[in-house]
Amino acid sequence: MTSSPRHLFVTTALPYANGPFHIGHIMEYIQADIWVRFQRMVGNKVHWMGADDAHGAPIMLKAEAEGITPEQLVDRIASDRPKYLNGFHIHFDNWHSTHSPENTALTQLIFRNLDAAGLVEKRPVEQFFDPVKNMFLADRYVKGECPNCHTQDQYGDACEACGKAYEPTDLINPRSTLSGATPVRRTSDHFFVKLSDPACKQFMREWLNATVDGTPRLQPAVKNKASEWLEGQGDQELTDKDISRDAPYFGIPIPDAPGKFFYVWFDAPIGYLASLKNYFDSGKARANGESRSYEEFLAAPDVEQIHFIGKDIIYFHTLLWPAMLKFAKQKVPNNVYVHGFITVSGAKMSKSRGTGISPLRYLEVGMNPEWFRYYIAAKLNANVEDIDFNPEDFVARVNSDLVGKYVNIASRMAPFLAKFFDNRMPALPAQTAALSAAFERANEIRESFEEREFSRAIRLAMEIADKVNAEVDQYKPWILAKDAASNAANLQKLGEICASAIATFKALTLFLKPILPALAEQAEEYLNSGPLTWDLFAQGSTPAKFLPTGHAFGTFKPLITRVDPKQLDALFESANEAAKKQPEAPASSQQASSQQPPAGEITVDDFAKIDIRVAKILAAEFVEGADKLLKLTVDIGDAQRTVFAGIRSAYTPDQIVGRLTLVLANLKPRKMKFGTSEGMVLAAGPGGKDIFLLSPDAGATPGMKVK
RNA sequence: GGCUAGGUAGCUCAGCUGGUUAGAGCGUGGCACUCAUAAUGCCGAGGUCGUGGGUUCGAGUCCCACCCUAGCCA
Repeated sequence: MTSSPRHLFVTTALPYANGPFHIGHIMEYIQADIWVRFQRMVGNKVHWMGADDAHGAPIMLKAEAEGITPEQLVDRIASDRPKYLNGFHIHFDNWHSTHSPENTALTQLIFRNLDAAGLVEKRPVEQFFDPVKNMFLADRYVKGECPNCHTQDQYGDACEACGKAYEPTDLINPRSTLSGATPVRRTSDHFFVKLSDPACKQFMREWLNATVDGTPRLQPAVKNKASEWLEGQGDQELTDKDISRDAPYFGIPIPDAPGKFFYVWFDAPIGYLASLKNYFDSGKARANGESRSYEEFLAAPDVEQIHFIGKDIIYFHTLLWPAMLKFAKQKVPNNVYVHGFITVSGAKMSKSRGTGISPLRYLEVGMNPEWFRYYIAAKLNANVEDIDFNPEDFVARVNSDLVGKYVNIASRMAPFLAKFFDNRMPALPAQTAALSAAFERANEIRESFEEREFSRAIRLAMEIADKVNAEVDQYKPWILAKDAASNAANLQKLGEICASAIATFKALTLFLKPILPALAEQAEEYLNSGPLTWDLFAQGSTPAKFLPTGHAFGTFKPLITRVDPKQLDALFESANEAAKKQPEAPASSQQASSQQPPAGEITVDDFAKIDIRVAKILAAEFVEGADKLLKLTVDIGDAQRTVFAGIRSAYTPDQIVGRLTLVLANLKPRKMKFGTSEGMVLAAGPGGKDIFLLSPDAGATPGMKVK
């Protein structure tokens, strides 16, 4: 079972440093963290690297808007990271930044090597240029009329109305969203990586289809998708990748090309290596038991490079990135493991709309991070599938599995052990269904973790937990205990069930440890076992060796509490409230007050997108389980809508039924715990009792548009 | 429009290369129990496996078409 340890260089996608972590980041980290912890438990050496993705136009522009430098913005975001990571027990071995000397050196090196390999080409590109801001405009910063269906206000890459894709230069009446100016066409030289080069394509083909130790390098769905891009014909053909941007740009300068910078997507993945380099150069690698140098480590054939990513960045990690590395004479990734997105109650998460779960709020309302880790793990497998966070399911799953089944085992046995056996391990019976099951299933569970089939690992573990609880019921220890002090036979039977159950609890603790590190640590303390590892199931291990008779236990303390549904209410309400009050505000200025400075300027066209109408409130009712919401039925002229409004603290249903107010009618419907809200009632005020519904003057009728 | 993945009990999901009456957990109905953080055990109800064809002695499991969902591409 234990051969020479594997050496794993693991990464997770670098978060863009223009905002705090969202729940999707946390999910990816939890997936990787579980896998990494598991690998360590089986004796492998892991070096898990993270970093902030710091470059690019969005960060440059956001910093400018806030009146700070990009470095200051990135530093501020970075300083916020640890409380999320620590909060969810996510333990990176190093965290660095793409805006670093290491990344600059590595990026320039890789570029030079690619150039020497003949994979770089310089070509003129004509693009829109903003004459006021004095910069070239990416597609997203140009808006105008769709040349196909003539819808106004469409972005430079594709029309949201008709779906037609085009070049920004095709737009009618284009304008810069940065300055409002009419952009002009201007030509500039760009650098391209020649992905279409036959040698490059041949390499990518081989890389995609390769196996690592007999198993495919990539998940089938990922390989298919990447192959589709690679083998595309005609206008689907794989194109060379533009990797340069003109000044002003917050990025890494291209050597010998004044005014040219690397496009953020070129230097971002190199950040994995930069973080690794920093980890080695700072001595952390050595402290972690790796005595080789950075160069030696990456050159060693036994080192495996593994990237965890989301499905949105498959292209970069399965085509561009391996090709870049290969032709720049660097180590090529062994595996790229792709996961899907997380949805909340079936709705896609969206930061700007306030759906989703704020990881920070989750921690702030006092919810246990291990509940979330467990729930995520219970849903994760090796497929590229989205997983859904469903509040009711979450409560049921955590309370039933963790408290009712797993922890309950120790909780039932601890009093007997203390009272009748001097808190020591009694002798095991000749046969124990539960402990045997743990031994039989250990290997399958181990493989499930290895394959990232966490949901299967949990299913198997819970099957065993069910067996323990059933076995306890068969023995009826509470009856044996009545005369165990005087009846030697009953005392022995009582000892048998205690021994079997507590040994199986130990096995379950080991199985669940990668998912629940803190809980496992407490359980280890009770079991007085020291850190549990998979050596316990190594060849030759037997139930008797697993937990020897006579072993002394510690003091049992409750290990985990149940989820209180009220905490979930708090989680969702605070998220919604925050979003409603200040959609894009940084966490540091969350103080809601009536004296906020006006938000950023918008144009008349922007305002035209907002469909506010006079509405009549036809019905209003309290929402059970939500102490801030009222459920309203409103007439907006041509239709009736259901709207959830956070105004319960200021209004009762009978105060507002029948009155007119204003409703944002084209707000994207949002699924909430209690139903779908199809709009937003407009109100002002700081909150609490001080919420004031807006009303039109007399004469207005439902359906009238505000303009 | 092309492509990819998926549509199995109220909910969340298992069902390997086609093979006896389609499984689990949660929830639900009944019963039992009281050691345990009102935890646990037993019994039951509940599915024409997205729809319609086809291949086969036999199909959630293979083939075709269609519908729906999510996503990728242009």
